[in-house]
Amino acid sequence: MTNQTPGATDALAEAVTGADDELLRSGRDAAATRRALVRAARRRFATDGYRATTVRQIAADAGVNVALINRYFVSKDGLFEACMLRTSDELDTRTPNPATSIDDVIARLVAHVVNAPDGDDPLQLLLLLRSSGDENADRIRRRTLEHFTQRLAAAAGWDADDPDTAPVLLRAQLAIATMLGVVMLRTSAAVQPVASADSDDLNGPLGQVFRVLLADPDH
Amino acid sequence: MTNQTPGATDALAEAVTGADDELLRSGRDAAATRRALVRAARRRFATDGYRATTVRQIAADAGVNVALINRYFVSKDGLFEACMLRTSDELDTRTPNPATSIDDVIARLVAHVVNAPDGDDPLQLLLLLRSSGDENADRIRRRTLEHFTQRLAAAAGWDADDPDTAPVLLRAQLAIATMLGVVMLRTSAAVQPVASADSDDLNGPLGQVFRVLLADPDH
DNA sequence: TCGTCATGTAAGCAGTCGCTGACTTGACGA
DNA sequence: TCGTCAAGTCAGCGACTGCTTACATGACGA
Repeated sequence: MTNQTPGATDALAEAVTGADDELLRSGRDAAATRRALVRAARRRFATDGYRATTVRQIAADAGVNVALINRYFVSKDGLFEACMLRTSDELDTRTPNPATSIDDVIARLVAHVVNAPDGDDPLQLLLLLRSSGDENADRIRRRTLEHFTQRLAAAAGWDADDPDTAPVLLRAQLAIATMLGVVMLRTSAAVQPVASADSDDLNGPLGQVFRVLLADPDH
Repeated sequence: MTNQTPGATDALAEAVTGADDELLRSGRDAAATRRALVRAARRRFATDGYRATTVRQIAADAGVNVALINRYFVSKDGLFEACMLRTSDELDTRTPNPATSIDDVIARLVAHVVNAPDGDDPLQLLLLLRSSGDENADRIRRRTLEHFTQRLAAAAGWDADDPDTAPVLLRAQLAIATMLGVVMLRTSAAVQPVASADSDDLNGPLGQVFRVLLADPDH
Protein backbone atom coordinates (compact mmCIF):
# COMPACT_ATOMS: atom_id res chain seq x y z
CA MET A 1 0.00 0.00 0.00
CA THR A 2 2.76 2.45 -0.95
CA ASN A 3 1.98 5.94 -2.09
CA GLN A 4 1.51 6.02 -5.84
CA THR A 5 -0.25 9.29 -6.47
CA PRO A 6 2.17 12.10 -7.31
CA GLY A 7 2.41 14.88 -4.78
CA ALA A 8 0.52 12.99 -2.11
CA THR A 9 3.55 12.34 0.07
CA ASP A 10 4.11 15.96 1.02
CA ALA A 11 0.51 17.00 0.53
CA LEU A 12 -0.27 16.70 4.21
CA ALA A 13 2.64 18.77 5.39
CA GLU A 14 2.00 21.45 2.81
CA ALA A 15 -1.71 21.63 3.48
CA VAL A 16 -1.13 22.05 7.19
CA THR A 17 1.01 25.13 6.92
CA GLY A 18 0.17 28.35 5.13
CA ALA A 19 -2.83 30.63 5.31
CA ASP A 20 -6.32 29.75 4.20
CA ASP A 21 -7.64 30.88 0.86
CA GLU A 22 -11.15 31.67 -0.08
CA LEU A 23 -13.13 29.30 -2.26
CA LEU A 24 -11.14 28.20 -5.26
CA ARG A 25 -11.90 30.25 -8.37
CA SER A 26 -9.68 28.78 -11.08
CA GLY A 27 -7.87 25.47 -10.80
CA ARG A 28 -4.34 24.53 -11.76
CA ASP A 29 -2.88 25.35 -8.34
CA ALA A 30 -2.37 22.23 -6.29
CA ALA A 31 -1.34 23.99 -3.08
CA ALA A 32 -4.36 26.28 -3.18
CA THR A 33 -6.61 23.31 -3.87
CA ARG A 34 -5.24 21.46 -0.85
CA ARG A 35 -5.71 24.50 1.37
CA ALA A 36 -9.26 25.01 0.16
CA LEU A 37 -10.06 21.38 0.89
CA VAL A 38 -8.61 21.49 4.40
CA ARG A 39 -10.42 24.72 5.12
CA ALA A 40 -13.77 23.36 4.00
CA ALA A 41 -13.20 20.02 5.69
CA ARG A 42 -12.36 21.56 9.05
CA ARG A 43 -15.63 23.45 9.08
CA ARG A 44 -17.67 20.41 8.16
CA PHE A 45 -15.89 17.98 10.46
CA ALA A 46 -16.08 20.37 13.40
CA THR A 47 -19.76 21.19 13.02
CA ASP A 48 -21.28 17.97 11.67
CA GLY A 49 -18.80 15.35 12.85
CA TYR A 50 -16.77 12.90 10.83
CA ARG A 51 -19.36 10.39 9.73
CA ALA A 52 -22.06 12.89 8.89
CA THR A 53 -19.69 14.78 6.62
CA THR A 54 -19.43 13.47 3.06
CA VAL A 55 -16.48 13.98 0.75
CA ARG A 56 -18.83 15.35 -1.89
CA GLN A 57 -19.99 18.07 0.52
CA ILE A 58 -16.41 19.05 1.31
CA ALA A 59 -15.47 19.16 -2.35
CA ALA A 60 -18.52 21.24 -3.19
CA ASP A 61 -17.73 23.68 -0.35
CA ALA A 62 -14.18 24.03 -1.63
CA GLY A 63 -15.34 24.35 -5.25
CA VAL A 64 -13.23 21.38 -6.24
CA ASN A 65 -13.74 17.97 -7.80
CA VAL A 66 -14.35 15.09 -5.38
CA ALA A 67 -11.62 12.90 -6.75
CA LEU A 68 -8.99 15.41 -5.71
CA ILE A 69 -9.55 14.52 -2.07
CA ASN A 70 -8.26 11.05 -2.73
CA ARG A 71 -5.50 12.33 -4.97
CA TYR A 72 -4.10 14.78 -2.42
CA PHE A 73 -5.05 13.14 0.88
CA VAL A 74 -5.34 9.49 -0.15
CA SER A 75 -8.57 9.02 1.80
CA LYS A 76 -11.23 10.80 3.83
CA ASP A 77 -9.26 9.76 6.89
CA GLY A 78 -6.15 11.36 5.43
CA LEU A 79 -7.97 14.64 4.99
CA PHE A 80 -9.27 14.42 8.54
CA GLU A 81 -5.74 13.83 9.77
CA ALA A 82 -4.53 16.90 7.89
CA CYS A 83 -7.28 18.91 9.60
CA MET A 84 -6.12 17.63 12.98
CA LEU A 85 -2.51 18.59 12.28
CA ARG A 86 -3.62 22.00 11.13
CA THR A 87 -5.60 22.61 14.31
CA SER A 88 -2.69 21.31 16.38
CA ASP A 89 -0.40 23.77 14.64
CA GLU A 90 -2.71 26.74 15.19
CA LEU A 91 -3.21 25.84 18.83
CA ASP A 92 0.56 25.76 19.27
CA THR A 93 1.20 29.19 17.80
CA ARG A 94 -1.66 30.76 19.73
CA THR A 95 -1.13 29.53 23.27
CA PRO A 96 0.40 32.37 25.24
CA ASN A 97 3.98 31.89 26.39
CA PRO A 98 4.85 31.75 30.09
CA ALA A 99 5.96 35.39 30.07
CA THR A 100 2.40 36.72 30.14
CA SER A 101 0.56 37.25 33.38
CA ILE A 102 -2.01 34.76 34.64
CA ASP A 103 -4.78 37.28 34.13
CA ASP A 104 -3.78 37.69 30.51
CA VAL A 105 -3.74 33.93 29.99
CA ILE A 106 -7.22 33.63 31.45
CA ALA A 107 -8.50 36.51 29.37
CA ARG A 108 -7.23 34.81 26.23
CA LEU A 109 -8.85 31.52 27.19
CA VAL A 110 -12.19 33.23 27.63
CA ALA A 111 -11.74 35.01 24.32
CA HIS A 112 -10.98 31.68 22.71
CA VAL A 113 -14.34 30.36 23.85
CA VAL A 114 -16.43 33.40 23.00
CA ASN A 115 -15.01 34.19 19.62
CA ALA A 116 -11.70 34.49 17.83
CA PRO A 117 -9.88 36.73 15.38
CA ASP A 118 -10.74 34.80 12.24
CA GLY A 119 -14.34 34.12 13.11
CA ASP A 120 -14.86 30.37 13.38
CA ASP A 121 -12.15 29.56 15.87
CA PRO A 122 -14.33 28.07 18.60
CA LEU A 123 -15.53 25.59 16.02
CA GLN A 124 -11.99 24.43 15.40
CA LEU A 125 -11.77 23.58 19.07
CA LEU A 126 -14.62 21.14 18.54
CA LEU A 127 -12.49 19.25 16.07
CA LEU A 128 -10.56 17.97 19.09
CA LEU A 129 -13.67 16.17 20.26
CA ARG A 130 -14.46 14.50 16.96
CA SER A 131 -13.28 11.01 16.19
CA SER A 132 -13.00 9.37 12.81
CA GLY A 133 -12.42 5.92 14.22
CA ASP A 134 -9.06 5.95 12.49
CA GLU A 135 -6.37 5.05 14.97
CA ASN A 136 -3.77 7.42 13.61
CA ALA A 137 -6.05 10.45 13.62
CA ASP A 138 -7.15 9.61 17.15
CA ARG A 139 -3.54 9.47 18.28
CA ILE A 140 -2.91 12.92 16.82
CA ARG A 141 -6.00 14.21 18.57
CA ARG A 142 -4.94 12.80 21.92
CA ARG A 143 -1.40 14.09 21.49
CA THR A 144 -2.67 17.56 20.55
CA LEU A 145 -4.86 17.74 23.63
CA GLU A 146 -2.07 16.60 25.92
CA HIS A 147 0.37 19.01 24.33
CA PHE A 148 -2.15 21.82 24.74
CA THR A 149 -2.48 20.82 28.39
CA GLN A 150 1.25 21.14 28.98
CA ARG A 151 1.50 24.48 27.23
CA LEU A 152 -1.43 25.84 29.19
CA ALA A 153 0.11 24.66 32.47
CA ALA A 154 3.38 26.31 31.50
CA ALA A 155 1.59 29.50 30.48
CA ALA A 156 -0.07 29.57 33.88
CA GLY A 157 3.38 29.73 35.43
CA TRP A 158 3.71 26.14 36.62
CA ASP A 159 7.05 24.45 36.51
CA ALA A 160 7.29 21.24 34.55
CA ASP A 161 9.88 19.99 37.05
CA ASP A 162 7.47 20.50 39.90
CA PRO A 163 7.33 17.30 41.95
CA ASP A 164 3.55 17.34 41.95
CA THR A 165 3.20 18.21 38.28
CA ALA A 166 0.51 15.59 37.75
CA PRO A 167 -2.26 17.43 39.64
CA VAL A 168 -1.19 20.60 37.86
CA LEU A 169 -1.68 19.00 34.47
CA LEU A 170 -5.00 17.65 35.64
CA ARG A 171 -6.13 21.15 36.58
CA ALA A 172 -5.07 22.57 33.24
CA GLN A 173 -6.95 19.78 31.53
CA LEU A 174 -10.10 20.52 33.50
CA ALA A 175 -9.87 24.09 32.23
CA ILE A 176 -9.66 22.76 28.68
CA ALA A 177 -12.59 20.46 29.37
CA THR A 178 -14.63 23.46 30.51
CA MET A 179 -13.73 25.35 27.36
CA LEU A 180 -14.75 22.44 25.16
CA GLY A 181 -17.96 21.86 27.07
CA VAL A 182 -19.01 25.48 26.83
CA VAL A 183 -18.27 25.63 23.10
CA MET A 184 -20.25 22.44 22.66
CA LEU A 185 -23.30 23.79 24.45
CA ARG A 186 -23.09 27.06 22.55
CA THR A 187 -22.61 25.78 19.03
CA SER A 188 -23.79 22.20 18.86
CA ALA A 189 -26.74 22.22 21.20
CA ALA A 190 -27.61 25.94 21.13
CA VAL A 191 -28.73 25.74 24.74
CA GLN A 192 -29.95 28.88 26.42
CA PRO A 193 -28.82 31.00 28.12
CA VAL A 194 -25.20 30.07 27.46
CA ALA A 195 -25.65 29.99 23.69
CA SER A 196 -26.58 33.65 23.48
CA ALA A 197 -24.29 34.85 26.27
CA ASP A 198 -21.74 37.38 25.13
CA SER A 199 -18.25 38.22 26.30
CA ASP A 200 -19.48 40.39 29.17
CA ASP A 201 -21.71 37.63 30.50
CA LEU A 202 -19.07 34.93 30.33
CA ASN A 203 -16.02 36.87 31.46
CA GLY A 204 -16.92 36.83 35.14
CA PRO A 205 -17.89 33.21 35.84
CA LEU A 206 -15.52 31.67 33.29
CA GLY A 207 -12.69 33.80 34.61
CA GLN A 208 -13.42 32.58 38.13
CA VAL A 209 -13.32 28.96 37.01
CA PHE A 210 -10.04 29.36 35.17
CA ARG A 211 -8.55 31.27 38.08
CA VAL A 212 -9.52 28.57 40.56
CA LEU A 213 -7.99 25.93 38.33
CA LEU A 214 -4.86 27.69 37.10
CA ALA A 215 -3.86 30.41 39.54
CA ASP A 216 -0.92 29.50 41.72
CA PRO A 217 -1.70 30.45 45.33
CA ASP A 218 2.02 31.23 45.82
CA HIS A 219 2.01 33.79 43.03
CA MET B 1 -47.83 9.76 7.09
CA THR B 2 -50.06 8.51 9.89
CA ASN B 3 -48.98 5.74 12.15
CA GLN B 4 -49.91 2.37 10.72
CA THR B 5 -47.81 -0.10 12.65
CA PRO B 6 -49.63 -1.50 15.65
CA GLY B 7 -48.29 -0.53 19.02
CA ALA B 8 -46.04 2.17 17.63
CA THR B 9 -48.06 5.06 18.97
CA ASP B 10 -47.42 4.30 22.62
CA ALA B 11 -44.14 2.54 22.02
CA LEU B 12 -42.13 5.62 22.78
CA ALA B 13 -43.81 6.37 26.04
CA GLU B 14 -43.62 2.78 27.18
CA ALA B 15 -39.98 2.38 26.24
CA VAL B 16 -39.01 5.47 28.15
CA THR B 17 -40.36 4.36 31.47
CA GLY B 18 -39.58 1.14 33.28
CA ALA B 19 -36.32 -0.51 34.20
CA ASP B 20 -33.81 -1.93 31.76
CA ASP B 21 -33.65 -5.60 31.02
CA GLU B 22 -30.66 -7.62 30.08
CA LEU B 23 -30.26 -8.85 26.55
CA LEU B 24 -33.42 -10.41 25.26
CA ARG B 25 -33.46 -14.21 25.60
CA SER B 26 -36.77 -15.27 24.16
CA GLY B 27 -39.06 -13.03 22.15
CA ARG B 28 -42.80 -12.56 22.28
CA ASP B 29 -42.62 -9.68 24.73
CA ALA B 30 -43.01 -6.35 22.95
CA ALA B 31 -42.32 -4.18 25.99
CA ALA B 32 -39.14 -6.08 26.83
CA THR B 33 -38.03 -5.85 23.22
CA ARG B 34 -38.52 -2.10 23.20
CA ARG B 35 -36.57 -1.72 26.44
CA ALA B 36 -33.73 -3.86 25.13
CA LEU B 37 -33.55 -1.75 21.98
CA VAL B 38 -33.49 1.54 23.87
CA ARG B 39 -30.87 0.20 26.23
CA ALA B 40 -28.59 -0.95 23.43
CA ALA B 41 -29.21 2.17 21.37
CA ARG B 42 -28.34 4.52 24.22
CA ARG B 43 -24.96 2.86 24.64
CA ARG B 44 -24.17 2.99 20.94
CA PHE B 45 -25.44 6.51 20.35
CA ALA B 46 -23.60 7.88 23.38
CA THR B 47 -20.27 6.25 22.58
CA ASP B 48 -20.16 6.21 18.78
CA GLY B 49 -22.52 9.05 17.88
CA TYR B 50 -25.67 8.94 15.79
CA ARG B 51 -24.33 8.52 12.28
CA ALA B 52 -21.65 6.01 13.16
CA THR B 53 -24.22 3.78 14.83
CA THR B 54 -26.10 1.42 12.54
CA VAL B 55 -29.50 -0.04 13.24
CA ARG B 56 -28.08 -3.50 12.60
CA GLN B 57 -25.53 -3.00 15.36
CA ILE B 58 -28.22 -1.90 17.81
CA ALA B 59 -30.43 -4.84 16.93
CA ALA B 60 -27.53 -7.26 17.31
CA ASP B 61 -26.63 -5.77 20.70
CA ALA B 62 -30.21 -6.15 21.85
CA GLY B 63 -30.47 -9.66 20.41
CA VAL B 64 -33.40 -8.63 18.27
CA ASN B 65 -34.30 -8.49 14.61
CA VAL B 66 -33.48 -5.26 12.78
CA ALA B 67 -36.94 -4.75 11.38
CA LEU B 68 -38.35 -4.39 14.86
CA ILE B 69 -36.67 -1.02 15.20
CA ASN B 70 -38.87 0.33 12.45
CA ARG B 71 -41.88 -1.49 13.78
CA TYR B 72 -41.63 -0.07 17.29
CA PHE B 73 -39.91 3.25 16.72
CA VAL B 74 -40.84 3.99 13.10
CA SER B 75 -37.31 5.09 12.23
CA LYS B 76 -33.77 5.33 13.51
CA ASP B 77 -34.58 8.91 14.47
CA GLY B 78 -37.57 7.70 16.44
CA LEU B 79 -35.37 5.35 18.43
CA PHE B 80 -32.91 8.16 19.05
CA GLU B 81 -35.74 10.34 20.27
CA ALA B 82 -36.84 7.62 22.68
CA CYS B 83 -33.27 7.46 24.01
CA MET B 84 -33.31 11.21 24.58
CA LEU B 85 -36.58 11.06 26.48
CA ARG B 86 -35.26 8.22 28.57
CA THR B 87 -32.13 10.16 29.51
CA SER B 88 -34.23 13.22 30.21
CA ASP B 89 -36.37 11.15 32.55
CA GLU B 90 -33.43 9.66 34.42
CA LEU B 91 -31.79 13.06 34.79
CA ASP B 92 -35.00 14.37 36.31
CA THR B 93 -35.34 11.67 38.93
CA ARG B 94 -31.68 11.88 39.90
CA THR B 95 -31.08 15.57 40.37
CA PRO B 96 -31.03 16.30 44.08
CA ASN B 97 -33.87 18.39 45.41
CA PRO B 98 -33.29 21.80 46.99
CA ALA B 99 -33.39 20.34 50.49
CA THR B 100 -29.87 18.93 50.30
CA SER B 101 -26.85 21.02 51.22
CA ILE B 102 -24.70 22.63 48.57
CA ASP B 103 -21.80 20.37 49.48
CA ASP B 104 -23.96 17.34 48.92
CA VAL B 105 -25.10 18.65 45.54
CA ILE B 106 -21.50 19.20 44.49
CA ALA B 107 -20.46 15.76 45.71
CA ARG B 108 -23.19 14.19 43.61
CA LEU B 109 -22.17 16.16 40.55
CA VAL B 110 -18.60 14.93 40.89
CA ALA B 111 -19.85 11.39 41.39
CA HIS B 112 -21.94 11.76 38.26
CA VAL B 113 -18.80 12.53 36.28
CA VAL B 114 -16.53 9.89 37.76
CA ASN B 115 -18.90 6.99 37.80
CA ALA B 116 -22.45 6.18 38.64
CA PRO B 117 -24.52 3.53 40.38
CA ASP B 118 -25.39 1.50 37.31
CA GLY B 119 -22.00 1.69 35.63
CA ASP B 120 -22.34 3.52 32.35
CA ASP B 121 -24.03 6.64 33.58
CA PRO B 122 -21.38 9.15 32.46
CA LEU B 123 -21.85 7.80 28.96
CA GLN B 124 -25.53 8.64 29.08
CA LEU B 125 -24.55 12.24 29.76
CA LEU B 126 -22.77 12.24 26.42
CA LEU B 127 -26.05 11.53 24.70
CA LEU B 128 -26.93 15.16 25.44
CA LEU B 129 -24.11 16.24 23.15
CA ARG B 130 -25.05 14.02 20.24
CA SER B 131 -27.19 15.25 17.40
CA SER B 132 -29.10 13.21 14.87
CA GLY B 133 -29.89 16.16 12.66
CA ASP B 134 -33.55 15.50 13.34
CA GLU B 135 -35.24 18.68 14.46
CA ASN B 136 -37.53 17.04 16.96
CA ALA B 137 -34.78 15.09 18.69
CA ASP B 138 -32.66 18.22 18.85
CA ARG B 139 -35.48 20.12 20.49
CA ILE B 140 -35.79 17.43 23.16
CA ARG B 141 -32.07 17.58 23.73
CA ARG B 142 -32.09 21.35 24.15
CA ARG B 143 -35.11 21.21 26.43
CA THR B 144 -33.52 18.51 28.56
CA LEU B 145 -30.34 20.50 29.01
CA GLU B 146 -32.23 23.65 29.91
CA HIS B 147 -34.44 21.76 32.32
CA PHE B 148 -31.38 20.19 33.92
CA THR B 149 -29.93 23.69 34.26
CA GLN B 150 -32.96 24.94 36.15
CA ARG B 151 -33.06 21.94 38.46
CA LEU B 152 -29.37 22.29 39.22
CA ALA B 153 -29.78 25.98 39.98
CA ALA B 154 -32.68 25.16 42.28
CA ALA B 155 -30.72 22.38 43.96
CA ALA B 156 -27.92 24.86 44.61
CA GLY B 157 -30.38 26.91 46.61
CA TRP B 158 -31.08 29.67 44.14
CA ASP B 159 -34.49 31.18 43.92
CA ALA B 160 -36.23 31.09 40.56
CA ASP B 161 -37.87 34.41 41.42
CA ASP B 162 -34.51 36.03 41.97
CA PRO B 163 -34.37 39.22 39.89
CA ASP B 164 -30.95 38.29 38.50
CA THR B 165 -31.86 34.68 37.80
CA ALA B 166 -30.30 34.79 34.32
CA PRO B 167 -26.68 34.90 35.52
CA VAL B 168 -27.53 32.15 37.99
CA LEU B 169 -28.77 29.90 35.22
CA LEU B 170 -25.68 30.73 33.22
CA ARG B 171 -23.48 29.64 36.11
CA ALA B 172 -25.36 26.38 36.54
CA GLN B 173 -24.99 25.78 32.82
CA LEU B 174 -21.26 26.36 32.97
CA ALA B 175 -21.10 23.66 35.64
CA ILE B 176 -22.94 21.31 33.31
CA ALA B 177 -20.61 22.26 30.49
CA THR B 178 -17.65 21.34 32.68
CA MET B 179 -19.20 17.99 33.49
CA LEU B 180 -19.81 17.24 29.84
CA GLY B 181 -16.36 18.37 28.81
CA VAL B 182 -14.66 16.22 31.40
CA VAL B 183 -16.69 13.15 30.49
CA MET B 184 -15.87 13.80 26.83
CA LEU B 185 -12.15 13.95 27.46
CA ARG B 186 -12.26 10.87 29.67
CA THR B 187 -14.32 8.58 27.48
CA SER B 188 -14.19 9.81 23.92
CA ALA B 189 -10.65 11.09 23.65
CA ALA B 190 -9.01 9.11 26.47
CA VAL B 191 -6.69 12.03 27.16
CA GLN B 192 -4.20 11.69 29.98
CA PRO B 193 -4.08 12.43 32.82
CA VAL B 194 -7.78 13.15 33.18
CA ALA B 195 -8.82 9.87 31.59
CA SER B 196 -7.19 7.76 34.29
CA ALA B 197 -7.90 10.13 37.16
CA ASP B 198 -10.01 8.59 39.90
CA SER B 199 -12.47 10.03 42.35
CA ASP B 200 -9.76 11.17 44.77
CA ASP B 201 -7.91 13.06 42.04
CA LEU B 202 -10.99 14.80 40.68
CA ASN B 203 -12.82 15.58 43.91
CA GLY B 204 -10.63 18.53 44.85
CA PRO B 205 -10.36 20.57 41.65
CA LEU B 206 -13.82 19.70 40.32
CA GLY B 207 -15.33 20.50 43.69
CA GLN B 208 -13.64 23.90 43.64
CA VAL B 209 -15.03 24.64 40.20
CA PHE B 210 -18.56 23.67 41.12
CA ARG B 211 -18.35 25.63 44.37
CA VAL B 212 -17.17 28.77 42.59
CA LEU B 213 -20.02 28.46 40.12
CA LEU B 214 -22.85 27.33 42.36
CA ALA B 215 -22.18 28.35 45.93
CA ASP B 216 -24.25 31.30 47.08
CA PRO B 217 -21.98 33.76 48.93
CA ASP B 218 -24.92 34.68 51.19
CA HIS B 219 -25.37 31.07 52.35
C1' DT C 1 5.43 22.37 -32.93
C1' DC C 2 5.33 18.65 -30.23
C1' DG C 3 6.08 15.57 -26.18
C1' DT C 4 5.61 15.44 -21.24
C1' DC C 5 3.62 15.71 -17.07
C1' DA C 6 1.11 17.97 -13.34
C1' DT C 7 -3.69 19.12 -12.73
C1' DG C 8 -8.45 18.48 -13.03
C1' DT C 9 -12.89 15.87 -14.82
C1' DA C 10 -16.50 12.38 -15.56
C1' DA C 11 -18.45 8.01 -14.83
C1' DG C 12 -19.09 4.33 -12.33
C1' DC C 13 -17.95 0.30 -9.08
C1' DA C 14 -18.51 -2.20 -4.78
C1' DG C 15 -20.26 -1.88 -0.49
C1' DT C 16 -23.31 -0.24 3.22
C1' DC C 17 -27.05 2.31 4.79
C1' DG C 18 -32.11 2.75 6.49
C1' DC C 19 -36.20 0.91 5.51
C1' DT C 20 -40.13 -2.03 3.46
C1' DG C 21 -43.42 -5.67 2.51
C1' DA C 22 -44.61 -10.37 2.39
C1' DC C 23 -44.07 -14.05 5.16
C1' DT C 24 -43.85 -17.39 9.49
C1' DT C 25 -44.46 -18.38 14.35
C1' DG C 26 -46.73 -18.69 18.56
C1' DA C 27 -50.29 -17.66 22.21
C1' DC C 28 -55.02 -17.80 23.23
C1' DG C 29 -60.12 -17.69 23.31
C1' DA C 30 -64.32 -19.83 21.40
C1' DT D 1 -59.49 -27.71 16.76
C1' DC D 2 -59.30 -23.77 14.52
C1' DG D 3 -59.43 -18.70 13.60
C1' DT D 4 -57.20 -14.50 14.85
C1' DC D 5 -53.81 -11.37 15.50
C1' DA D 6 -49.70 -9.62 17.80
C1' DA D 7 -44.73 -10.69 17.53
C1' DG D 8 -40.90 -11.74 14.97
C1' DT D 9 -38.27 -13.21 10.47
C1' DC D 10 -36.48 -12.76 5.94
C1' DA D 11 -34.92 -11.10 1.50
C1' DG D 12 -34.18 -7.28 -0.88
C1' DC D 13 -35.03 -2.32 -2.64
C1' DG D 14 -33.27 2.22 -3.66
C1' DA D 15 -30.21 5.60 -2.20
C1' DC D 16 -25.93 7.01 -0.84
C1' DT D 17 -21.15 6.20 0.65
C1' DG D 18 -15.89 6.39 -0.26
C1' DC D 19 -13.00 5.48 -3.73
C1' DT D 20 -10.93 4.18 -8.43
C1' DT D 21 -10.15 4.31 -13.13
C1' DA D 22 -9.76 6.17 -17.66
C1' DC D 23 -9.68 10.34 -19.85
C1' DA D 24 -9.33 15.66 -20.91
C1' DT D 25 -6.81 19.95 -20.37
C1' DG D 26 -3.36 23.21 -19.91
C1' DA D 27 1.57 24.94 -19.06
C1' DC D 28 6.18 24.59 -20.51
C1' DG D 29 10.82 23.18 -22.20
C1' DA D 30 13.30 21.41 -26.34
